[in-house]
Amino acid sequence: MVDRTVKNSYPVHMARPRSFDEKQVLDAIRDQFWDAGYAETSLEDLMRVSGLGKGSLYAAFGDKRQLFLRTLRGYTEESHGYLRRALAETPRALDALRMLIESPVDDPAGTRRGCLMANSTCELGNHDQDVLDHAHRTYETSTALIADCVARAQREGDLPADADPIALARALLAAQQGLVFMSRTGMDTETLLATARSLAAQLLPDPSGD
Amino acid sequence: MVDRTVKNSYPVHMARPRSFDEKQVLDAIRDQFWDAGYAETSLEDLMRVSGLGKGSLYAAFGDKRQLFLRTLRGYTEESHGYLRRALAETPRALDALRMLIESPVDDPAGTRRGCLMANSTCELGNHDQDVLDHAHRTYETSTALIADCVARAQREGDLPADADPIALARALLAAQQGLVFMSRTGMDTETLLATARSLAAQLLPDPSGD
DNA sequence: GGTATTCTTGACTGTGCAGTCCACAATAAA
DNA sequence: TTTATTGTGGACTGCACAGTCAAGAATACC
Repeated sequence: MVDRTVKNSYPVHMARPRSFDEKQVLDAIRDQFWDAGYAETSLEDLMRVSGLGKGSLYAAFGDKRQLFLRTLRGYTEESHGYLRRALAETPRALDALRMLIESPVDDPAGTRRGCLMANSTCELGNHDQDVLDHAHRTYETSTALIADCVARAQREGDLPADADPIALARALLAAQQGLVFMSRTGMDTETLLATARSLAAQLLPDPSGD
Repeated sequence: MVDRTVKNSYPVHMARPRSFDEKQVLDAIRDQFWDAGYAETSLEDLMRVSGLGKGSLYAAFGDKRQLFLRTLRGYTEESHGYLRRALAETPRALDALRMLIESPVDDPAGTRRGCLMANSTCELGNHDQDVLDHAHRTYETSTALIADCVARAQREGDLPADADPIALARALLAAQQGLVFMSRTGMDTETLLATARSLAAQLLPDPSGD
């Protein structure tokens, strides 16, 4: 009997090794789902973008739905990683919050594929409880991360100290998601940026006068 | 030769009349698309909710996509009708704008199917130019309607006169769409309402002190 | 080199689907 | 009553798809 529980340990009789990089494959598949949505992505699409055969995909990741959920989890973890880093590394927390609101504008026209989590919630939320639960947890986590940043901005004197950080975080998140939506409808970049700035100005009042 | 161009005129030899009410059928089909999305709705679903056979559906409305686009157009027209009326009939324009922001809260938990237009944009916007164009036009119209209301609120002294009505309308629309999103993730009603109120308070400053 | 094990490929299967078509039903005019 | 016309329903078709499977390829251990 061999211990296979050690992370990254190979099975005893390691035979033919995988010919693909798991992360590369998952990234390509995530982009495919992101571009086309779940229903509109066929297994043939997944084979094409991953370069793998059906059997390999099934053996490595299970069926289409499992594969989708996996890429979705990977996406939200990665997004929260970015968010965490941006909120933590920006010298002034207020700037991080402004960047958050303006981030939907960066999605260059032509792509405009929005947020994979939001898209998935819209497409599948009504009949897939797993997706819905995941969306709920994701938004809770995002809210908490943003609230921490709001609190820091308050400590730094850039936001009124009497505001409720969590409530403000929810308002900011709603505004950001709304902007992602508008972006998807094909609104031109300038108008989108102006709307983002306008929302930022009203939701992030600057008591010091900058 | 008979003139068939007159609206609602019957052909000369009117034969068997339709056994269904077109509006009822279209409403039922719209609800089906709204509940389940486009891809997740099969022709069998459409037959079930409409009570019609395949042949009848195809003869009356064309294929699935045409039927979908027709219900989508009907939905947006109806929505704009409601919006126009609400914005016009409310004594004080500011109250109408507040109702607009709080409207996502009314969608009772359990339903939470969001906005058909937004859902469709998310599901199909990436690969259906017609849907995308329709979404774009719809948002433009909504923006114009809301901007009119903002201008009225300014004339009534409830909003600062120096704000740009169209810019504020876009911000309000973004906030409203963001709230619809949050509602879809399953956020509880109280939190949702609090977020809506918070957004309304910050986006609709009351110079008079109410 | 032999063997055990895992990975890979693509042909195969069954199913569910959108869309077609035709025989029949129902009605208006003659 | 007959005839022309349109509505209706369901059987039928062809296809695209998700998922299976088995035979062969590639590698680690002996």
